[in-house]
Amino acid sequence: MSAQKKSAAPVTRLEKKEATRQQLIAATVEVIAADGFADMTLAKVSQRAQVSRGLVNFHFTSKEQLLVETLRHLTEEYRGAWSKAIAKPERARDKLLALIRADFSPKVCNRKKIAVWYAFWGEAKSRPTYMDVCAKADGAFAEALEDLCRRVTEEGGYAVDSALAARGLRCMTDGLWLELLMAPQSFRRDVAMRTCLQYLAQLFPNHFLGSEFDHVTAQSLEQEAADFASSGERARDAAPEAALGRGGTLP
Amino acid sequence: MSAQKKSAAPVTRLEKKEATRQQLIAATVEVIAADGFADMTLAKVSQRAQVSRGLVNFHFTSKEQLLVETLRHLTEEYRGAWSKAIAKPERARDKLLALIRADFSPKVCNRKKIAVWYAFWGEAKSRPTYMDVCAKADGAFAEALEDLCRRVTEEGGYAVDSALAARGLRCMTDGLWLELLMAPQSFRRDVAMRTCLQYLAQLFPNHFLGSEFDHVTAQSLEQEAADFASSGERARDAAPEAALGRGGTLP
DNA sequence: ACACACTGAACAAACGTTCAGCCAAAATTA
DNA sequence: TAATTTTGGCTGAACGTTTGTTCAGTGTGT
Repeated sequence: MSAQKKSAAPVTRLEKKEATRQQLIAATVEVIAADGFADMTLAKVSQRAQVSRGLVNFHFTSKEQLLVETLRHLTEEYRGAWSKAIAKPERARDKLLALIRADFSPKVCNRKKIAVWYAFWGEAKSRPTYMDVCAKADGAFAEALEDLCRRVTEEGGYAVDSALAARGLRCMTDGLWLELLMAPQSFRRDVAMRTCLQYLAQLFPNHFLGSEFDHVTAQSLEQEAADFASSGERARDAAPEAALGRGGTLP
Repeated sequence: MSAQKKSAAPVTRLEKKEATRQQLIAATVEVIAADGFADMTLAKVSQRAQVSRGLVNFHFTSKEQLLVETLRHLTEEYRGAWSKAIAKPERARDKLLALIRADFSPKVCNRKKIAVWYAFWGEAKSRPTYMDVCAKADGAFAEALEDLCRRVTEEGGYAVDSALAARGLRCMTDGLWLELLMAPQSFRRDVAMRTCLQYLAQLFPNHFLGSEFDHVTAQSLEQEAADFASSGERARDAAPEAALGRGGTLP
């Protein structure tokens, strides 16, 4: 039941090394989420990772490098989540739906991680490296989203600017993340998705009209909201895609 | 022609005191935008404000207090911008348009200020004071926006959830700010507004259908994009609402 | 016996904060 | 008005703490 060590304990020396490296990155995420970017300290990181002080400079040459690697880890995790999600469905419509569902899945979309994302974004202007890492990830995501929107547009023969639609959807999810960070008590994951879905339904009525997420009971969502508000710690990193609707029922 | 001192030089001692106080806050904004939240230092602030080192602790009791006051300044500036904008027009539709225009006006929407916003948002989770300040400001904005959406919905008899629509629009503007921060070269102010307008047109076709911002020449926008990309310094804090369309032409 | 992930004390640099002193503006007195 | 005292915004050196980084040493897996 120990969720800490993934896939059995490390045996060989190289595996152990990689494991502590990941531990340091995880600790960095937690420290930033808990104390903010400004108060993030190598002492705190090493303490939380339960390693000695100087180890960070052994695995990463500097504090800055640790931060860059942490950001890279975040972007790769995010990319992995959405690219895996859109791989399964066949129709563009379902891919789009899966993309949104992935965007708000507990693994990538929880207060702890979102706080860290925003911390990095806040620093990005002054640190070009951060911008580069983010730009590459965002670019891939934007491209995938735009492609899907274009396909749906062509399918349905809609008179919409698919690039503009994709941009709108992308911005909406980002904004929803912010709301999720700043007003966790008045926020529920399903409302976020419904907001996106409403947008899609307006753009592509024949593909998305109809209530997709309505079968989720109000009670279960209240519970989820409570979980979310008190998140940060322990999160629910496991159980990535339960509780929420799986497919659609419309064309 | 000296744009530094607003409305004549300060004479009385109290005026001078308030002037340097504002100077410190302005310097704080610039330092955070230039160096990030983590590298923001009282030494840098005092240097940029051209005052002595210990003066910050005289005007503000601590560094933390200076940051809180800076955030408060930002929120009040923002609130002032949109509340002033929606005061003039009479019809709800025009108020909504003015709100969006204010949201992307150069005074509040430039890379320097946006970077600072995101820096504070990134720290908000770990500092409850920031959250409180933001929550109050965001609440007022959300309320105003929701009210306008409700009025338009009733006017036109649209079958939309006005609360959901307001939330969607709010999130979209926030997301557009992020894009503006992270991809300034591929971004133009008019595209941001057009993205919002497209959303509104889909929700309230009778009120917003038709191209509002099309009379702005592509050339002037290219210029604006160039200005924007190289922003941060000097910005164009003055000239709040020029260059972009003033009113609408549809019902 | 070697390699190497790891420890923890030590270091210089930089940080936020304090405070005694300074000087011009305001208040008071002549 | 002129002279004098008081006020208060402001200076800058100093202090103690914390920071990232280094490195000689340790012990275990190979």
